Amino acid sequence: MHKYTGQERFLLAADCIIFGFDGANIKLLLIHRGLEPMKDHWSLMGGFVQKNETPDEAANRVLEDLTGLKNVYMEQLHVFGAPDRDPVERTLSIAYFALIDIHKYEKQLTHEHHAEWFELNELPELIFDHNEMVKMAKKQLRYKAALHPILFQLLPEKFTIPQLQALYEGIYQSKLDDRNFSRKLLSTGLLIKLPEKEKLSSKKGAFYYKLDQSNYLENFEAFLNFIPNPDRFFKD
Amino acid sequence: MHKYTGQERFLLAADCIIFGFDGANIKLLLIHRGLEPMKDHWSLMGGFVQKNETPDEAANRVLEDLTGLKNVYMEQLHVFGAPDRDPVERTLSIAYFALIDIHKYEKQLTHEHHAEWFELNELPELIFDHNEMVKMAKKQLRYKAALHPILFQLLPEKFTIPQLQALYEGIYQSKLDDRNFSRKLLSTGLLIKLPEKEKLSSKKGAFYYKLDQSNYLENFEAFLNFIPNPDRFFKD
DNA sequence: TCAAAAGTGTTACAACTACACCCATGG
DNA sequence: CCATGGGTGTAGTTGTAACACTTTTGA
Repeated sequence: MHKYTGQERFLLAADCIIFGFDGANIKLLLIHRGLEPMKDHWSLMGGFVQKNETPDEAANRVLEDLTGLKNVYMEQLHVFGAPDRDPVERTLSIAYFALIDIHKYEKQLTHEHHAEWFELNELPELIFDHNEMVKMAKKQLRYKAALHPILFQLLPEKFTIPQLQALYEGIYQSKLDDRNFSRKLLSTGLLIKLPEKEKLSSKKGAFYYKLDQSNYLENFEAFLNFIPNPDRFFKD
Repeated sequence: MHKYTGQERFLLAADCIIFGFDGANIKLLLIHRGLEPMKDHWSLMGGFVQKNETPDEAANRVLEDLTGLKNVYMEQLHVFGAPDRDPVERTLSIAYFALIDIHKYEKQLTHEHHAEWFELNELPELIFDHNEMVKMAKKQLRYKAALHPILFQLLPEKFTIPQLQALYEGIYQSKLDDRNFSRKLLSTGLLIKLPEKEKLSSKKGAFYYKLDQSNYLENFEAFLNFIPNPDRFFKD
């Protein structure tokens, strides 16, 4: 059965750091633990990797269980493997971060799991090393978003430029110049202007845009450089 | 004993993608397998994660076993976890990539392990999914080196600017303008000029420089932007 | 008619690229 | 004394940041 004899075998978990954007703030989806250990504490959603499952599949399964969403933007972040990170039994965790359109998730599922959205700067204490995971995910999100057009993943199909700008401003906690922002954005050729306007948040109304899917993949690696001096944001 | 009952447990390996630079070419350190399966094939150096060891410790142990080197620049790359990636038994591998000064490793150790340095574009076929790991590591090296001053790790304490330029040119497989290169480099404030010259590779001799260690850590996150249009290198 | 947000244009400055010449020295 | 690689200076271009005004329309 075990062909590599004499070697230790480990439990493997996939934990998901799930970001969402409600139009004003970036949020994180956390679950309230119903059982011991650490009952009544907040935690990331996670699950064990199964026998014939890749870690990516495990992470996608966990995410779907919680939100009902498939085909979500998700990337492997880091393996957390301190021997004592889980007090019950040694478990290594592969952390993933996911970006979802907050309006698409299925509320009844998050309810079943006692999940709640938290603002990034109002996070509760989390179990185990989940605080550290979130910290790394926030850093990685800022890093990646400064270089690649991933933040679209947090918005609905149709979105306006002011919405997108609010998202960037939220993530970098700083005000951006609207004139320069829209110029840079449109110059990427990633957006297609739609004939409709969004009229809820202003009287004049802002045109909707959608992603140009073909250009998106091609230009994914291209640097956007929306954020002046991006390095100042990567400190921690 | 097992407190999370009914869950599968997995073998975990740490595999190291070890880059070195000999002054002219970037190379990869590979070992020649002495045992089945895949006897006589080439592979990355790896080892199983042990009972009370973090993955990072395992990777450092593996690296030290092969090269005799400690405190080497190393970062976690990615977990490879396809169920059938190891034909013997399911094993997940955490891939690490390391940058070492090729002149510092201990030759007798690499000899014991039947290790050899290969040029990046003359790599043999590797076992399992190691080809894929190397491909990802190469991409990550280009990515990271375009943004952060990590390539110094491949050079000795003292190095000249032409040496460093040869390294960048090797990694990006393209000629860089020497005037612009040295200007950008010196403008980072990361280098300290030494009074000595290296006289082997030219008649005039090139001044040695060393890293300013204090500035190095502070400026690590700063973008260097040595490579014009870095995105063209990240395609694969 | 006015408040509030959307959208566009211009100018000054900084960064980058491209390019040509001088320097030092071993053979 | 000349071939070889090291080192520096400059001008033209491009990209970015800073800034002010007009447009639209619901209340």
